[in-house]
Amino acid sequence: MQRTNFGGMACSIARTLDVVGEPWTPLVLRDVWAGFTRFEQIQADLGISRKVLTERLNHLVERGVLERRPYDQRPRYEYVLTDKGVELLDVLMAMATWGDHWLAGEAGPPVLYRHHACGEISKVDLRCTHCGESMHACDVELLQGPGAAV
Amino acid sequence: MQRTNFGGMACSIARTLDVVGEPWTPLVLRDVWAGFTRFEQIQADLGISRKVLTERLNHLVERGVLERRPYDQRPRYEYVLTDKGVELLDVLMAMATWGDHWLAGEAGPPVLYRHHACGEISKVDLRCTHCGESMHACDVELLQGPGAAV
DNA sequence: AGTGTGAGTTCCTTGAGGGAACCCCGATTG
DNA sequence: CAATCGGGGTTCCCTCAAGGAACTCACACT
Repeated sequence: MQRTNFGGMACSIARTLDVVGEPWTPLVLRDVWAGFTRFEQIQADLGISRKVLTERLNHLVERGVLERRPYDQRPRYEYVLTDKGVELLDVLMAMATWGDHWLAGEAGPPVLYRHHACGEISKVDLRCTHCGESMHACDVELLQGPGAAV
Repeated sequence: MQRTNFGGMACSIARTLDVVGEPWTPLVLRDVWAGFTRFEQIQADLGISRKVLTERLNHLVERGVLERRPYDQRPRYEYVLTDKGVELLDVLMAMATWGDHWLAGEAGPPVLYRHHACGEISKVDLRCTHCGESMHACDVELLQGPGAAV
């Protein structure tokens, strides 16, 4: 086995990596999010090898993150996010937030996010679904869950 | 060039991938978070090749995500998260949340998170730092930022 | 018939990941 | 003092995935 398969680990992070952990995959999702939904658009935008792009798109469709949908009489397709895929964008937003904070440098962030609800240019923060307070890695204790390996 | 370098793209997601996008890297961070801070511990826990683990740890130290710190008179070291590294865990928490939701199956999530502030087993949600309302990918509009490429 | 375009396939080369063996250094043991 | 041990890596070889360019196919338009 060349690349280790993470899907079998009893760890939701490893399993998520099994779906979106390969090189390029998060950027493909970003492109779909940003409106580049067709093969040629994504390939041109990213400069990714066509072979690899084919593999990544197929993998994401198989895993239910994207849906391949015809948009013409001719054999033309576009890729759209499923509900599962839309939720994955939370991960991308967290990545973008971290990159904006630590890697943007002098120039500032390349992309801004306007929140529809309040209309402001804003950022995301992680909060507890229970009490609504800030909830980051230092604010939690890790416990064995029901799906833990013995 | 074998693996395309994402660091030069005007995209915070791509830049973040340049730091933690290589295979195994998120799992290494997860291990450090979970208390596996030494080379042998991480290697045994993940089953990662020693060569690759060396490369990943060095890369994370170079990028300021981890700090290599001696813990003995003998040449023994442990890896600890910097502030920059701790903030990266937000991304892992988002990944874990998604994996718990979509990939855990019958068995349920392998790990539970107890929030110190409220004491409850909980999950994270993304919220707007401005107005505090829910803020996911569908709730935002993407705009060019100051660091956007022309 | 000839051209164009989107969406892939095919083929070759290179280099990264896997795996196992090996090495170095300081501490402990006989 | 020599031998052993254990943490923390290096070195080496092999395989397979990423890069890149060329090629294919199906349909529409001229």
